[in-house]
Amino acid sequence: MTQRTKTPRTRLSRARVLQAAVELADETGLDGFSMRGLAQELGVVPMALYKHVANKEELLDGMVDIVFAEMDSPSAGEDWRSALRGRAISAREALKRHSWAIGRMESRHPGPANLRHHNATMGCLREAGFSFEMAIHAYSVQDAYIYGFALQERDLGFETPQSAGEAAQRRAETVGTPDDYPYLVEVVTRLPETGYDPALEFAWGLDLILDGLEQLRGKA
Amino acid sequence: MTQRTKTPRTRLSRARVLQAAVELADETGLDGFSMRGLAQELGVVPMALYKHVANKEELLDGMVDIVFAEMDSPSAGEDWRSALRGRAISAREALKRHSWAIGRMESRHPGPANLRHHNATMGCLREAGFSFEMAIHAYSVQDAYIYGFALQERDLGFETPQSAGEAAQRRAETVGTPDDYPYLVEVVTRLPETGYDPALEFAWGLDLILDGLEQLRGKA
DNA sequence: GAGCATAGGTGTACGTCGTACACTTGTCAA
DNA sequence: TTGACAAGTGTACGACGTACACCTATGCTC
Repeated sequence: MTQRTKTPRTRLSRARVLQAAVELADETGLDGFSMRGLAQELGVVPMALYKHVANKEELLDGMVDIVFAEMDSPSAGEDWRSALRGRAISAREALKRHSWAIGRMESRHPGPANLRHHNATMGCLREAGFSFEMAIHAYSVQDAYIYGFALQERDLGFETPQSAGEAAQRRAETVGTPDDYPYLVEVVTRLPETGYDPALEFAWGLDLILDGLEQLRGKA
Repeated sequence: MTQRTKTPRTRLSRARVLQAAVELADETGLDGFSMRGLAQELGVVPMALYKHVANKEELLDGMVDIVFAEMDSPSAGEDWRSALRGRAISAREALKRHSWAIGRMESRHPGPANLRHHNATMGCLREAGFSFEMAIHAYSVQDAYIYGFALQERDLGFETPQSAGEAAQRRAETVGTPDDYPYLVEVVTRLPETGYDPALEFAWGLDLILDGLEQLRGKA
């Protein structure tokens, strides 16, 4: 009788903890995300989590690897340019879904999905004929661009074409004396009417970079 | 007699608080940076700070504007390419000095130095003959690259050529089964011998982007 | 089935954080 | 000299991460 009415309550596991953590962080953002909140979400006392993760830092590392797992990796035999283009676009999308991950993707403790992803991407470059040095350069620009774009998108608050205008407008109000910042005023007034789309903006810069890389393929 | 021996103790001011905050954050990193620690550094009780800043968030906004003030802005009349190149390089250096600022540069409450910097940079592009749409694109790629590079540099722990090798080595140990990640193994083994220099790496990608932009200047 | 080791979950407690609120003290204008 | 306002203080609260000792359910061995 002591346990008849008890809900069976599926047991915790590292995977369940990580999954719930990602969902919770998606909803609350990194600031609102706490061990205590996660425990509550799982119907468990906070300390129960520590049977499955070492501490919050390690939990975040595990969550980040889930984000890596959601990104497409280049697969062997694919055309290098479209492979890299696809992985960059899916990386941005994953970072948009999980914006709490943005400053934490390259921690000191990479998980298996991270390693697989980087290995596949590096492999794509090498197989495409980039020299080792060139492949390092190419990787560096691309990842910097991807992470940086995601960061800007999050911080500037671009979501839809309209909200891009709103974000610009919000900044405008801070400006105070418009005469001091004529070029910003232009941005604020003209951006809304151009129908700014972050996905297109991302692709534009990405193609610029890929064009540049194409010309260097096979060189020293 | 009550105050004879008392050290005069220069009074607090918003500027002094911000300055000390930047220095402390440089030393301790963002995690170790607390209102209480800052108060102690200034020889004052924690709540005294709140007479000069609204709260921690607003304090950080003010600190970020100091970082913006340390970046070179393009000045009128300068050749657009070298102006942009210079500001990008000085931006990276500032972010390297103040790596706690990296995820926080574009907050919802830009300060005056931020506005000046963005206005000057946008102005440089427009005066150079980039169309409005093109200038937006150009700005977006560049800033994404700058912020993203700074982020990678911080998280991957590249400091000197040697430590780049060490960072790679550290990752190598996590790999476990090297056969699964042949291309990462190549990175880990060959990177140390190539004498990786982050400043050069940054410039390489920057020039790739600027080359791309040059070809689009004056177009639609 | 009985007994028991071990993994999973609990409860309490500590130190740290940001900051609200009520107060004392210092400074300067009149 | 005074008295108002700005600057600095002290105490306190609720949230956080997590150490540690404790219970309890699970599943293996006989």
